[in-house]
Amino acid sequence: MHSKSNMSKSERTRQFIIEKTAPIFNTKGYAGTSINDITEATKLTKGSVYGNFKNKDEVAVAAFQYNLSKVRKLIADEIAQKESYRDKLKCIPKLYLDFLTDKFPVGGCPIMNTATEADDTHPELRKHAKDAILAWNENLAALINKGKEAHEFKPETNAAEKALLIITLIEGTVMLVKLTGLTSYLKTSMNSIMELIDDL
Amino acid sequence: MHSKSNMSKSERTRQFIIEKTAPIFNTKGYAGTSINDITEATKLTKGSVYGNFKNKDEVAVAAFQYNLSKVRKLIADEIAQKESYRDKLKCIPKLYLDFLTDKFPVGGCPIMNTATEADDTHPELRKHAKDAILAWNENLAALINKGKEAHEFKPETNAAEKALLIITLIEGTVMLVKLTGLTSYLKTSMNSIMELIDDL
DNA sequence: TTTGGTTTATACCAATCGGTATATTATTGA
DNA sequence: TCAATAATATACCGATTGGTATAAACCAAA
Repeated sequence: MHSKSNMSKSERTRQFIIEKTAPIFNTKGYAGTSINDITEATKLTKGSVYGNFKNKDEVAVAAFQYNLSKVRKLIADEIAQKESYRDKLKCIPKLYLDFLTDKFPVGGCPIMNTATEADDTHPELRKHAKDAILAWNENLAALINKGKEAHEFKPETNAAEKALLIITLIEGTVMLVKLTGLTSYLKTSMNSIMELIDDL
Repeated sequence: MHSKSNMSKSERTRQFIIEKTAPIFNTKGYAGTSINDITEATKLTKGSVYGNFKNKDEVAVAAFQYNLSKVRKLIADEIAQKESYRDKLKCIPKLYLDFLTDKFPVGGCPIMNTATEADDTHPELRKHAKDAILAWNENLAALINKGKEAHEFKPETNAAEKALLIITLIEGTVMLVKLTGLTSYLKTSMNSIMELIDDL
């Protein structure tokens, strides 16, 4: 029941290809990842890849969604364990302290990677990245609004604005720390996000 | 004196190639830009390109530095016109309100674009992006420190930390706004940076 | 166990990749 | 003006690109 699963053969290899290529697309990018990279990572052949995916685009989109869902699940699981809305929100900066570990997708934030490469070149990927950001923003804003309704946060707090600020700080910090290796700044920055949440 | 300049022929075509390809590298990335893109944009031939550059890497690095210097000059010119350190710092968020116009390099922030693509794939470009961020940080921190010495800013202000915060907010906002098109948030975010500077 | 459809491997395709050798053309200093 | 040199164009290289046609292998239901 567990090992073989109830997926069809093609569904299983499709999933297998996605899992193996997701880290590659997230590090080398869409243009930088070749079909050969895919066959090498999976030890499969072109026939197998193209039998399960229409083209490279479809693999790339699936890989992006896989990477994205990994981050989303990570955050959602942590949030579910907290009771207060303040603690739920604080999960995010706390989690991102570990964003360089393999808890997170290899290659960094899939949204930022996809956004910077695709925003002028690949409309489909760009749309997926944009939707991901907007959904994250709505998700955060909803949390803040619920916290306001529960009288945890100040009534004058602008939920949408604060949600965007948190995302901005996370993404900016991830880029900066990944590039420079300034892990001390990672702590400082996540701490200031925690304080920001304390202040809501 | 003006039209022909005192540069050698090769220096002029080299510069010409850089200017024409800089926007391409900044939008399509290193892997996404081909030699053919370069010859097309310049209407020159491979021989001409490879007569002035060792390889594609050298063009990419030169293009990055060109894009970077464009941003630096933009900021430096504005800062030079202000007297107080607070006003000097405020130039930055004020300028970035226009970052979607052609005052800035086509394709967005060259540091972020290069950072996200190259940080796992292209050590040389990565180093250039890293150096650029660190130099920007030192530059901002120096400004804040001078403001402290001039008793414009509070003595307890942590210059290095605030400098990194400003960069984080700028880069995060640029990514977010470029992807989503939320120009209203651009104003909000730059305003909050101004307030942050008011608070130094 | 046979059959029919699904899945995968092999071989191939034209196009493009980055790069080079060489011939030709421009430029420059004497 | 002329010769030396620098710069550019052309033609080519092997390797790799994304993608396809087809045949072999596999698997599940009858």
